Amino acid sequence: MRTSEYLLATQKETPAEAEVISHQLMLRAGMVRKLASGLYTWLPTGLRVLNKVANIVREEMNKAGAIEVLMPVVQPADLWEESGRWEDYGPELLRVKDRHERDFVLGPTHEEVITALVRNEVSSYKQLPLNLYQIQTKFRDEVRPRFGIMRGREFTMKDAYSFHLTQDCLQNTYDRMYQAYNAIFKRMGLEFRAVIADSGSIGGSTSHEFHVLAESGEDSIVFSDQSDYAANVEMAVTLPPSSTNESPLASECVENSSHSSSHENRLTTIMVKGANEENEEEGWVALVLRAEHSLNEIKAEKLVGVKSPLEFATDTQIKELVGCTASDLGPLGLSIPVIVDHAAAAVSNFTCGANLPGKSIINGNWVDTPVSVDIRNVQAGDPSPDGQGTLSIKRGIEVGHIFQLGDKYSSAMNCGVLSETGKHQTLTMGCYGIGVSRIVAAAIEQNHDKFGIKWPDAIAPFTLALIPMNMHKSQRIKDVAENLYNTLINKGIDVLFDDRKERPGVMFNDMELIGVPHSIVIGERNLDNAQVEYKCRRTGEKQLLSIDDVEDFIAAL
RNA sequence: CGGUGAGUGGCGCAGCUUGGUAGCGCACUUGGUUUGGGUCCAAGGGGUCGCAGGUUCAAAUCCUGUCUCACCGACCA
Repeated sequence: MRTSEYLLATQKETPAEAEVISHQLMLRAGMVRKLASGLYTWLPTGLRVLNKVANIVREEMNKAGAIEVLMPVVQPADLWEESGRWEDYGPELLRVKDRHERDFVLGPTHEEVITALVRNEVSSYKQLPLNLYQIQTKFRDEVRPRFGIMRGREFTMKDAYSFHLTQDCLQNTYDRMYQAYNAIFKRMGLEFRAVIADSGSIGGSTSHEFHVLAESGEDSIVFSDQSDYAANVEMAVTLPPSSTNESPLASECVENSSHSSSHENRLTTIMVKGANEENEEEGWVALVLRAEHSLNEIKAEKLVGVKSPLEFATDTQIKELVGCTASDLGPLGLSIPVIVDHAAAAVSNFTCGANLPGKSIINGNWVDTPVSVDIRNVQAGDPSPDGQGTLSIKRGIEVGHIFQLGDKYSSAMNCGVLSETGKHQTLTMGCYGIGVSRIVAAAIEQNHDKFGIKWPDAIAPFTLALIPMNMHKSQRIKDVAENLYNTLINKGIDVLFDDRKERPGVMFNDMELIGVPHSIVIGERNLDNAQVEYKCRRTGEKQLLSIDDVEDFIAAL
């Protein structure tokens, strides 16, 4: 590609709206332009990266036995009514009507469509297992789109769905996808981690997320320093203390009018809505943690007796029920059910609120050793749940997620086959997503410097920049540049030939901004020795090459 | 949806308090100059100031309404 025939679209200044570095650089490097909130046009440079990412995903999925299909973005509402998600999905599902007033949705995901397809096309166990995928545009009407392409409303996703007769078979495909995902992110040259994850609203049991590690990541992931254990903070379990606390039988409740909030054995009590076994609202529940720990809301709302989603009591409600403020709440003598975190149950001689205005209890102790549960977030330094090593915490950007769905959709939509014994059997499913467009942004978050993007070779928009110095003044430079360009293009290398009549500095800056990993600079200075200069974007390393060696040198990169 | 802030040429901003009919830098066009790290000079083109209404002789500026966008909180690839 010649810059003179290309839409480079680089900018010196960063648009004010861009907060995170990947968004800023994608705008400045001329990769994307915003059309409306969460909606972006991909310019040529951005699209090149997006396509490279998509192709790696496609190749590895094919290798792993998945088969590509393409489903519509617009889907009939009946399918969503059948699965129950027309009601459940909420306002993120963009609903539209056609000219006949029939309801449709813009697909945020494709479980319904694929399940409807498979129940019609597959009728025998002999056709299983089956793993179908597509790389396609999704639409989710996000409450707050942000970070540019990272959380857009319209985005490109690879979604795969597998169908099986047995759990063993599902596990087998799941493992294969897990391996494929590792291969995909490795090929892209990204630093990533697979972690145990919450399966969220999509449903199902076993689930792993794949995170690109970056300081700016929205998720916290934890992992052991001595084993393979890695999990999203949402899911990382804390262990009950090994030595159960032999607490004194009687509680020595000493009331104290002054809040001694800095006490190291202080307990925090949080009041939330209670629920019966059907998750119908019922009364209140107190959650008790050590003050230095934070509540894990996902763990808490999974508890029987706690309303899901979590609903915190307001100051007024606490006042009405207990007669004090939130900070005066304590576990001792409360008339509502009390749920105690492992760590909180293990302390003795603790300080806590006395459920009286302005009063604290010091040297409090549990009357009966309470049954404790895991409701806090793990902290760096906690022991790893697998018993090996301690945990550390890093930030990650979620770029992939694999689930074992079970029969949630197949039974709701009656998707089954005849088994070997001639009986109808409902299928069990897996689903596997990759945020293709998000990977582009995540890769930048992980690979940039003050000059711009530093693409890993595998997903760079161009592999090589050809930068002639003042070509318009030197026929000799022009000849060498044109020759090299033709040679390298014929070799199948993605070359960006900067044939603009620009000053060297402009060219250097643009090529570094858009992050071309390798460049060749052609100047009079080195041409006298039949040499050109090679520069590596990632390492900054420079070296002189004889013109005749360029072809081989680049091919060997 | 709640909280905060912003809408002025393609981008970054000033002007608004103290109404008088729009300005700067970048980018763009032309000519010259310069040439291994965003040269310099000159001459140009482009905006009725988000939208609607109001006050006024006069509104980017004051008032009302409305739309849009960004940032901070609960969801997700």
